[in-house]
Amino acid sequence: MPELPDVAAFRDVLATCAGRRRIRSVEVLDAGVLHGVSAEGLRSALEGHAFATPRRHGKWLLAPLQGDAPILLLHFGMTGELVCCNPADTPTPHDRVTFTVGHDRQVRYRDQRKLQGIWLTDDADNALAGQGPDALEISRTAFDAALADRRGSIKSALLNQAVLAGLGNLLADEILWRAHLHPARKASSLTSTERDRLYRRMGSTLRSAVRSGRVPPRTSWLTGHRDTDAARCPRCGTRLHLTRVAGRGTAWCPRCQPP
DNA sequence: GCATATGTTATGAA
DNA sequence: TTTCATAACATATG
Repeated sequence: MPELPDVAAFRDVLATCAGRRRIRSVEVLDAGVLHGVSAEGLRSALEGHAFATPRRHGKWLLAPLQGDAPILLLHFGMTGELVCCNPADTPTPHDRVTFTVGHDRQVRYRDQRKLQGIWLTDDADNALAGQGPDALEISRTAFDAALADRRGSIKSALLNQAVLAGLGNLLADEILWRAHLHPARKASSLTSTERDRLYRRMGSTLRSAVRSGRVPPRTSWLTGHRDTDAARCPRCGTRLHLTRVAGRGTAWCPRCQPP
C-alpha cells in the first residue's frame, strides 16, 4: 500500500490520534519490526514523553517527541500502516507495536510482511541522508537536475528514492501515463517540454492522491484498471500493456505512451 | 508448486 | 562509476 500519499495519511493519523498526548505505554508485540533498538529500549525512550508534530519525507514518517528525546522513524514497506484504535479494540494478527496515548487512544503500527519497520534516532537528518528531495516539495529546477545525469529509464529514476523520494510503483506508472511518456524511455532522452509535462503531472497526481489518502483506484486513473482482466486505457480504450520495467510490473498504454 | 504483490537493499554482472 | 536484473527479506493470495 504505502507510497507518499499513504504515508501522508499516516502522518495525519498520528497527529490526530496521538498529537501532544503523553505516551502511557509502548507494547512491542513483534520485535521483528524493530531496528537498532530493543523492545525495552523503545519503551524506556518513549514512555512518559509526548509526540510532537510528525512530518514526512518521501515514504518515511518522522515522529519527534517533545523536549530533548530521540526521534521515531517509521517505514511501512509494502504492507504497513498506522491506525488509530481504542486500547480495548481486539488486536489483529499483524499489530506489531502499539502506542497507548492518554486513556482512550492507541496508535498501532500494523504490518503483515515486516519488510521495513521502526527505528529510533537522535539525528534524523543523518538517518535520511540518502533520500533525494521529496516528490511533493521538489522545484522544477531541482527536478531537472535530478534527472539530468540518469542513464537508465525514466521509470527507474522516478522509483529511485535517492533521486526523488516518495514515488512507488503505482504512482510512477500513473504519472508516466498522464504525462504520455513510455516508462522505458531513457531519462536522458526527455526533452525540456517532456520534463515539464512530467513535473506538472507528478504534482497534480500527488496532490490529488494526498487528498484521497492513497493512490485512488478510480476508473479515471490508470491505477483503477491495471489489475483488472483485459485492462484498457481509461483515456483511449486501447488494451494496456503489462510488462516489466526497472524490475517491476509496469502498466502502460501503447497508444498514449509510444516508445 | 508457481507467480504475483504498493519497498528496500546487497550482490554480481554489464 | 553507474545501472541493471536478481535474490532476499516475510507473508498472503490466486
